[in-house]
Amino acid sequence: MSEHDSVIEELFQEEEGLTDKQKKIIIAAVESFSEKGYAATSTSEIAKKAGVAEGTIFRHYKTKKDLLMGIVSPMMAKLIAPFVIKDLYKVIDHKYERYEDFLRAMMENRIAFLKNNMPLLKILIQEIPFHPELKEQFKEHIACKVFERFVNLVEFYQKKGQIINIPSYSAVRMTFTSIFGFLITRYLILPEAEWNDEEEIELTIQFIMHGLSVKS
Amino acid sequence: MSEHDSVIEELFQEEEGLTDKQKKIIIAAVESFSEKGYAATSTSEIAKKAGVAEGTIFRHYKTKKDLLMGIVSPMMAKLIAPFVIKDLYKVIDHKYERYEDFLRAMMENRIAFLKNNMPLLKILIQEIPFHPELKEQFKEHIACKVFERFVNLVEFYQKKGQIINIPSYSAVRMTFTSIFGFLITRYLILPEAEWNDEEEIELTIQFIMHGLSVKS
Amino acid sequence: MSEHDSVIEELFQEEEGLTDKQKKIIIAAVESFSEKGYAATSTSEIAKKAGVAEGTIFRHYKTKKDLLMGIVSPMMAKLIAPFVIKDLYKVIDHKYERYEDFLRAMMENRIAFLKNNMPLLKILIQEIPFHPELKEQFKEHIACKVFERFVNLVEFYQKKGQIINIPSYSAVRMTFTSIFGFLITRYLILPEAEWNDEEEIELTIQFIMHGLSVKS
Amino acid sequence: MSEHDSVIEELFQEEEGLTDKQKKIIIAAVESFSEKGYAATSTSEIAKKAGVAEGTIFRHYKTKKDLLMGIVSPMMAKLIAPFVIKDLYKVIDHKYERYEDFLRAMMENRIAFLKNNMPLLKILIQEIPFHPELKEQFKEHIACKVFERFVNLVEFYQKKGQIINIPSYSAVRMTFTSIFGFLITRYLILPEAEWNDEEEIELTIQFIMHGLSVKS
DNA sequence: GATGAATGAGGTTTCATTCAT
DNA sequence: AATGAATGAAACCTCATTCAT
Repeated sequence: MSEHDSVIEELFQEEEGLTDKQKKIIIAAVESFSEKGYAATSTSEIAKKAGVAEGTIFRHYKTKKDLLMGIVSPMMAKLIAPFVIKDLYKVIDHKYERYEDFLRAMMENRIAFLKNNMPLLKILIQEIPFHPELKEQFKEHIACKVFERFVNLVEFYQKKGQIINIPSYSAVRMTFTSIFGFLITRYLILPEAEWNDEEEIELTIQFIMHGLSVKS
Repeated sequence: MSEHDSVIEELFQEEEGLTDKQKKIIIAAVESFSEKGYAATSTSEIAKKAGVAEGTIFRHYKTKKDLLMGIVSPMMAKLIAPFVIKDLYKVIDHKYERYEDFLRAMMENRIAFLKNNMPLLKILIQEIPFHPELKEQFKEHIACKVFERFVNLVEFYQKKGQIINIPSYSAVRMTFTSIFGFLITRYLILPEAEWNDEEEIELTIQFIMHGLSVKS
Repeated sequence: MSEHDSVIEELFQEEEGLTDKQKKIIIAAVESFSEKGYAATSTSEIAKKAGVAEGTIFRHYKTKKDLLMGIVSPMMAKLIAPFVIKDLYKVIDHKYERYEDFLRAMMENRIAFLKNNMPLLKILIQEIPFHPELKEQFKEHIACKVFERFVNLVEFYQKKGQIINIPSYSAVRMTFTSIFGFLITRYLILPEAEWNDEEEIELTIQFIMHGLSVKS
Repeated sequence: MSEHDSVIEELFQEEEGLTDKQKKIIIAAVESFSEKGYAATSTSEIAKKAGVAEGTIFRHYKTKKDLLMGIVSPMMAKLIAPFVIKDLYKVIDHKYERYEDFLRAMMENRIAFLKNNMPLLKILIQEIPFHPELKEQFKEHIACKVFERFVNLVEFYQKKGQIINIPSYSAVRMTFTSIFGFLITRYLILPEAEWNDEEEIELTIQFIMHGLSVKS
């Protein structure tokens, strides 16, 4: 993962057939969808912002919804990528002695990713409730694969006596909500406030760890 | 707060001028806005669902946005009501020896409220990002008044040595995200899963408390 | 059947809910569809010709195709009406000694009808090949009910020894094509030529009768 | 006239400059125009069906209408070809003692031709009413030249006492409508029914002859 | 000759809103 | 208060045609 861990840029590099105008369309769409929401954004607006004729959009995407999917699907894929690496396990076993270590590594990585893709994340969060296909994708990939892996991990650390004995999925939920709670507050609710990111991340990790760890 | 702590019902009781049709309009609008989002819901759809002529909506609400506000504003008011009771403080001082006690009482109360008003909450969450007026209302009331009070409270318990010495607003943020994280997961993301509500609430409180309390 | 045997006028009288604008839309649509064909006629054109906002069309007809159907279906119904009178048979038995008599009566009646509804007939003929629903309606009503009745009739006159012994459906086909051949030539192909209608009709009947009758 | 009396194939052989792609375009256009009508067929659809880029169509035909004309004009020419052979007369005089003989010969020939070119005929019939140029071509060639010749022929046989004394153009009209009535019923309205072609053709000729011939 | 991205005019349809009844 | 026909702007989308490659 480079520093510029941007889904859109990667999209542009990976898919070669993309014309210049097509790229502009995607950039404009992301911006508008993120600012006003999918339903409230008109294709003519996207076209104007992209400096492109309206018809051009529909040459590349059969429908407006296609455009949304073409933007959101890669996001979802990249978001969960690190969690579906097959040998995540082995790596983990040896590398991270403590849940805290794993958490910190994972968090830094995913937070960096999300920071670079805030508009996309915003679209994802906003639109999932209204598009059954997205909901399905989300459930299948995030709720199943990622969640399941986390559950296994938590159970692993529970056996090691590092995490308290509560239902593992509850522990995962609390981990997740704390992290996303931070991100959403930080970047979506109060982006204009002054934040000491490093400290907040550390505090969040500490909070999770205190909340979950066995008292010594 | 009664058991049927429904904003809509209270609205119907408090505002007397409401005709039968008007009530139907509100009910229909809440349902549609919640399911499809404000922008993707048409007034004709609402009219049909309410069994009312299209014009009738505009007799009561000048614009579609007015209708949204007429629905969302009371929600916001009721949501923050318990926090703006002027003498919240005194009450608290004497009643809740520990942050945990306060938290449990407050949580039970507000969770019951939100449970009874999920569609409204969903609308609120979904639409705030796209409507500056709502954002403003939200910031002014929630982010300022409620947040501020909580900050004071946390500082109070910090002085008593019950809560660890981290920035108070961070502590509040973690409290909030844990609670809302639970609610959103429970009612919006996975409402169809089986939940043991009481246990989960208790676990969530425990998690917050462990995360924030001074190790003994 | 009055002299002004117009499907459109009857439509206006029978269906009471029709507003003034709706009538104008129908009239404009019939004119345009008939002149340029369904596919080549735009709804904006119809609206303009009808002196109506484009949206008004879609208030009354969900789609452009609906408009076509709303025009063509009554036409089909009225066209076949006289053939589905239940006791057509009995009436016939006693009234028309000879096929020629029946033919003349029927032809005069239907030709008068079609004369008064040429634009509609033109639409019907032009659009049937391209719209499966219309094709279905046509087959079901015309090709089955009307054709079948004619076949029975022809067989009846064959038994009476008035019509030569060829397959009855062939005899019907020839009767039909002669009549429609006249109508189409007269009104659609060469409407601007001078025609002695009465003579041509009589000649056509004579032609059919000679062609089908048993030589004496 | 060969057995495979196909206008399209002849077109491909006669015009030498035709590239492979151009042929595919014509074939695709005929198919689509015939199935959906000219106005309802898009050039992109034709391109796709022909396996050709959209631009390629316009390299060969300046406009979509040009393409229609490039397809329909040769059809018209071939259709009337046998009637414009200058010495048709002489041939006839000596060859066909009776109108019936002429009719049978002509019909077999033209019916075979039309059978092999049904899609083209369908396009011709469907589009003539909507394109003034086509209407003009049709009138000039068919309605004038062919019709005129037939009129002369009929008058010739009238003088010979074989055909009854009705206006010659009426006799021609009846001949035509009977033949086309058969063809259209056979190939366009009920192509899926089972037909005994030879018998039907013979019956049609007999019908025309009975209808027109002087009773003996 | 062939391509296919790009265009922009125009197509059908939706929608919030108005207004006479 | 309620209706629902009417509106016209704007939505999404299609299409014939052009043009650089």
